[in-house]
Amino acid sequence: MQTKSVIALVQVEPQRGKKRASKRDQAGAAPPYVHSNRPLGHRKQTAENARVRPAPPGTNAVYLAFQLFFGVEDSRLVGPSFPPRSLASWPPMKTDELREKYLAFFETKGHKRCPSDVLVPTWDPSVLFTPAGMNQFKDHFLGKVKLDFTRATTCQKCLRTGDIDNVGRTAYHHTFFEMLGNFSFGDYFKREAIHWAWEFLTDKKWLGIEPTRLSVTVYTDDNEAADIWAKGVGLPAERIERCGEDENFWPANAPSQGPDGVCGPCSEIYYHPDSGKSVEIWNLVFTQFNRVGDPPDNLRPLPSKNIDTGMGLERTAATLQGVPTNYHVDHLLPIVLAAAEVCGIQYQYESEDGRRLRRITDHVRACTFAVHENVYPGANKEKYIVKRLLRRAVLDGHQMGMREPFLCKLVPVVAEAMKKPYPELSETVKRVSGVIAKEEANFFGTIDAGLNRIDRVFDQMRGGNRVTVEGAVAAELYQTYGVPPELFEALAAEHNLAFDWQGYHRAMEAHGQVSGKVQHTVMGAYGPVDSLKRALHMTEFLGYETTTAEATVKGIVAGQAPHDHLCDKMEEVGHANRVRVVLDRTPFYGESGGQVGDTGKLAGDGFEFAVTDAQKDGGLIIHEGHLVRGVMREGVRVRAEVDAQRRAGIRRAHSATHILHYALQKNLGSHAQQQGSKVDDDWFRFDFTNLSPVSADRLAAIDADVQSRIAAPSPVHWEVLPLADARQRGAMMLFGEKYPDPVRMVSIGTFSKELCGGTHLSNTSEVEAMEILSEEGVSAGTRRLTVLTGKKAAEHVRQTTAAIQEAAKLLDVSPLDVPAAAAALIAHGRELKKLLSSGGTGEAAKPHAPRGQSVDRTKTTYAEVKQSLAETGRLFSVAPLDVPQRISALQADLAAMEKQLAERQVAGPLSGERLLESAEQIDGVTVVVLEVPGIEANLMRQLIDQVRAKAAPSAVLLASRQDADKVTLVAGISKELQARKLSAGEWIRPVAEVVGGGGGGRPDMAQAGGKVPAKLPEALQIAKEVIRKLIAG
RNA sequence: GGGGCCGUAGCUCAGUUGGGAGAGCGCCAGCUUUGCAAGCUGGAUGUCGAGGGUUCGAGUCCCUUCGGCUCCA
Repeated sequence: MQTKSVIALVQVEPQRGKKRASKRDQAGAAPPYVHSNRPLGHRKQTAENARVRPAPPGTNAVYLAFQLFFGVEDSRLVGPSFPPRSLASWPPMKTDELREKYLAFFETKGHKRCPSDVLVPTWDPSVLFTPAGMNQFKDHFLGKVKLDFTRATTCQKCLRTGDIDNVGRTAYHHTFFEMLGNFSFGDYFKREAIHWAWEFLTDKKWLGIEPTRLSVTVYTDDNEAADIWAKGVGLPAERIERCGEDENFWPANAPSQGPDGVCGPCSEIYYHPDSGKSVEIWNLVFTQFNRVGDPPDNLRPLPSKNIDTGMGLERTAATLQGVPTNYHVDHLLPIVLAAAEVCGIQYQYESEDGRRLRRITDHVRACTFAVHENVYPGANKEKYIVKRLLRRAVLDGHQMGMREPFLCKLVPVVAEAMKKPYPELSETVKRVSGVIAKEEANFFGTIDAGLNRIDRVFDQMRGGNRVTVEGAVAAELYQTYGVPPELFEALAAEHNLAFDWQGYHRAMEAHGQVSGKVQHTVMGAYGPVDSLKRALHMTEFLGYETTTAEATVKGIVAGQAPHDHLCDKMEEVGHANRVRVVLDRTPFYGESGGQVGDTGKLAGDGFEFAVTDAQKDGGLIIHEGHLVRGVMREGVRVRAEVDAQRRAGIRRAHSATHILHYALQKNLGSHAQQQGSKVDDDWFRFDFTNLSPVSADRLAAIDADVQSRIAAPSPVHWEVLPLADARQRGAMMLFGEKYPDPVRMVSIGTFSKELCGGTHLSNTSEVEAMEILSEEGVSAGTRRLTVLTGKKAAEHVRQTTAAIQEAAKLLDVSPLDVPAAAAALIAHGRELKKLLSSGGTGEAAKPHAPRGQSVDRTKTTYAEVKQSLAETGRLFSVAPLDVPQRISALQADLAAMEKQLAERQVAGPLSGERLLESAEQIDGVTVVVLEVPGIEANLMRQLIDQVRAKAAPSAVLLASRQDADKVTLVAGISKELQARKLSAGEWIRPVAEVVGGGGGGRPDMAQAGGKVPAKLPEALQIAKEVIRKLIAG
């Protein structure tokens, strides 16, 4: 990376950054952004143990790093302590080298080097992002899966947002970071873990750190670990500290406060630099207990003990490289500097902008990885986290003067910095930066709109003479319009106004409570299904070959979650809760990969169990349902029968998704990747990546492609093969998806190869029919198609055809001319309406509709008919199938309006002069009381205005029968009469009562209505009497 | 998954307890000006997102629905 940025030389002042952070903490600034309710993995990247460490005197660490990695030479800046004395070797180790050494070291100790799990583990519903290195081994630790290896080592990409407010402010906080780790699944324990950690850190062959720079902590009563450190390693007693459960237990405080489940003491290793505070670089967790309930005696030994260690890659690299913050290590500093360049400012370590640039660095790195894995900024869950990270970074940029997208320009820099361990990032730079650019542009829009709203608040405050922006107001603006409070605060400061952060946080907290709270779950919960898992490991799945099979009942689980239990006998027919049954082998497909679970029945000797759903839990397939008759016992033989008809529908739908996926990529481009799907009985929905709506033309082309693939039979077949082979043969791989190895590859003809565990047809022609019902957006950048197959599709075709034929009949045109005719009808309606309200009596033009000349009727295809109906539906804004109904309703309206116009024509043209002809003089006041046929309220008002303009003191009351059961009355009086305290409202009210209604309005003009047109003549008589009295006073 | 907000003229929006659809900008024409910018005068434009309900009467109240924004989990 080339950069011309200049680094300012600023000494580190640890207190400033810290003070600020703690001040915010006191204000309750750290909202519960925890994205998981399970505190997995290594705890504590907290403000407490992550302070800014001052650089050694005379050393400018920023410069050193800069010089080191960018080859800049400037002897003036080489201080007396260069190279740092604290390191045994120089030059310091690069981050890529550290990562590699760690993994290689543990390989020499018999560990399997596993790749980093994906950042967004869709397989694990308990977390949104991978929070720690051990996450991918959760089931290994619990013995729920068959173990192919018992030792593993990884460098895991992780994302946590719990401490998001500290990012940029402290030396060591990240949202995205990498965690090195070594794991033992019931294999080695404390002795090896400790010795190997020590060897890796101190041996010259590996890191070669001076042993005197290291110290450790152990859990208060963990004598075993303390002994190993003291006697085995030979560490002096003063460098072994004992700490309580808040520090050296995982999860923190587990013994006294929970949660229940697996836990254990840990031992931390600290590094002591020349000056400044020591740094925790490695945490060794010894999981050896299962917590059951509250103390005392609540820690039961686990049958197999595990090791789970975590070394923060960035933090350790920073230590080894002697830089004061993780953000100055060799692979992060280039991003920081590129951010500075993009923002057109100088990077200074100790400045607000410096903090902003580091925050941008962190967030853009996190988002690059997340978007790479197809997690786009959106409204919920992990998508929302990405959006929030992006917006925080953009806001930082905004406050440094940026007004248009800039983060997107950093994506290639991130890809470059991370290319050694994650070369795949480079493949998606264009897509990722595009997505980020779009979200940035959106947010700048939000900010602009926010500025207006903020100004309005300031105006109000000026009016009320207030000097503090109320926190509740700011929170309200943030919650409804996304106006960032930081922006609000900054502008308030410019106006010399204070900002109430406390009130803001209070209001946000209240909002959080209204929006719903987190429910806590048990850590590593151990239920009856888990013990089945341990015993069986997996259910043999036979469903690819058959829908019926003989099997043995291996477990029956009854009851609701916390109180569920295994039972050996089930005899209660009509059980309130669903019962779960596990078999040794089954043809039932457990819900996974978007395909719903099978239904059917388990029949045995004298009993029958109805299966209403099948779920997958680890390797097990769980049959959910209820006993219909008889007694079911554990161990008995059953005949498992899947509802074959439903399964056939699911197979049609599933194969159709693959064909559709192919067609989408062909017509929209390779970015149109599957985001998720739900495959049900002859019905499926398919979400995919596409930034804008799919046009009707494109959709038609996609539809045509799928139809032709169904019409021309292609064989569907599947095979199980090594992941690498599947990749080599061009199977579609989704970014960020984690695949087992070997994988199951489903091929259709020669055009589609997908990795998929679902059940499929044997030939595309068996799909029978396919109908796309709708295309819609689910979140920014994601579109959803809802589709029918088989009989359901055929039925929908029939309905669509019937609807367009009916519409065509109503309009008396050919099906393809329906949209044009409908548009003409709507236009005609608008014309009539205008005519009615304008007072015109001219002949309204008849709707002019084409009569079949425009399109050849003999050759209309279904696709054209469907589009015609859809188009008409859009014109009316109704669902396509409701079009005929809407047309007849509109036709009825038009008929009514035409009738009204006809009445008016009979009565002749109306004007103020005409009305005056039938005026009556009462005490010098011109009074007009008249029925005017075919005239609506609006027009009556206009006529009244005309009379008032011509005849000075005047009072006018007009009436019209609207429908068979409706009367409209309007009354108006001129200014002079108003001055005499006469009121149009008072006049019209008693009149309206006569025709069974009421009314009111302003003094000069009032409107009323009634429901008894027959009494109108009588009402008008009353009207004359009332006005006479009113004038008389 | 839950909460909040918004759909009114080409654009940005106002519309007070339900009672004649508005402003600013833009647009068109005329005037002024050598021309432009600007100024003056006049003007056009709205299924008030859609459907239903309450009401004599709904942009306004209620329900449903579509589209957009936003926060929390």
